[in-house]
Amino acid sequence: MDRRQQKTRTAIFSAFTALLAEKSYHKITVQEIIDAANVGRTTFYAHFAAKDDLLQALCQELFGHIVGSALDRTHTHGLYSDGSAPESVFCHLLQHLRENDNNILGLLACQSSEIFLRYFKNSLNELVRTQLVERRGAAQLPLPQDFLINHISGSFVEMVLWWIKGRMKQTPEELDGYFRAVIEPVL
Amino acid sequence: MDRRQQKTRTAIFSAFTALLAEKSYHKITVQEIIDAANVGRTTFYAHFAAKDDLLQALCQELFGHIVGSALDRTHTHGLYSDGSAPESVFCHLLQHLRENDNNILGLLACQSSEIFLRYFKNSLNELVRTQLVERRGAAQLPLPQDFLINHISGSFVEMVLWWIKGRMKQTPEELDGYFRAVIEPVL
DNA sequence: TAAGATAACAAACACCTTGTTCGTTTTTAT
DNA sequence: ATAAAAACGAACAAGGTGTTTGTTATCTTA
Repeated sequence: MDRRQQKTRTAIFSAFTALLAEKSYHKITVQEIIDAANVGRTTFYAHFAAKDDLLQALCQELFGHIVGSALDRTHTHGLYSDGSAPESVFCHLLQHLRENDNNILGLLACQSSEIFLRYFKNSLNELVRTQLVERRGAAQLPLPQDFLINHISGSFVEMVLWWIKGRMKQTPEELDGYFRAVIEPVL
Repeated sequence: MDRRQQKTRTAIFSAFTALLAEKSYHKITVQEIIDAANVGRTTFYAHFAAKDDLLQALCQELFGHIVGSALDRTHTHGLYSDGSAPESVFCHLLQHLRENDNNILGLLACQSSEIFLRYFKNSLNELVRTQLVERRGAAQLPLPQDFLINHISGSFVEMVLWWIKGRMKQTPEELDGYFRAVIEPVL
């Protein structure tokens, strides 16, 4: 693959994420993005059909990666029920978030966080579903499976949002403790 | 207050909500709104500084009202701990939603639902906070108060979203049962 | 019911954003 | 070294925004 393509692609991505830290997604113009990325107008549209496309691509790259790696982890460690606290997938996810390799936290904390939160939650849904189905037969669950999955990933996402907005005063391990406290009783 | 003002205000509101059922908030233009409302351009801007203003006003009117009435209710019935199932505030809230006086459901189900969900959750936070503080001393809580408040209102909002997306197959009473099942264990 | 105030209106405006086109220049891969 | 691929600047039409201006319709209250 042409180096030039990679270069402009990442230039656009990082200019975009930088802008997202400043202002709402919908107030960001393509003009600002290409100025910040130092990229020609034509070039931008050669890579992305529109601003929405860029957003989509960014989400896919970030969340696809983070949840994908968490999914691998569930195969060895399980969601929760193995009892070994610091190995829980959720704890690992939180640690991964705090390390913040590719600035996911920035996106979840920005003015347009709802957009990324929804994407995050959808990704989590799959993760939780596969895990829940593996662990227990559907018949044993005290509540409808769909409801439970939604409750778990929804609670997690809301917790992360709360964490970030509160300036992340808790460690991932503490937070994982809170989460276990509210989720394990209903499993 | 001048009847003309009320008339155009409600005309704009209902045109706006109708449009929201069709397309995303950000793709709706002021032109479409005033066409649908049959209102002059100048008139629109006399009422609202911009599209965002209209959104804000709509949210305030709808959620302010629904949560306000729920808040009154807590003074007589409490959040949950009185034990009388069908009287819980959350159940009442769900019933109120299903009746759908002013089309709140439409907004929570529309393409731009995230916007309204956030607003809804913020309103709920106050409701839950006042209730939680009244009921129990902060010292008795097993988890940080802020975390709990966020968890409760967050879970509720996510549940409502799940309910709507699943075409509301459950009755408010069923749903309230689910909610109690996942919340009461952690109180 | 008449007078004055208030609100709605249409038309035109300057300005900005979008997405596309075209011809040219730079970079890459072979 | 050359041909393909990518980036570029400039210019474009189309459409949205928010404001201004002067006029008309409607309310309030005296």
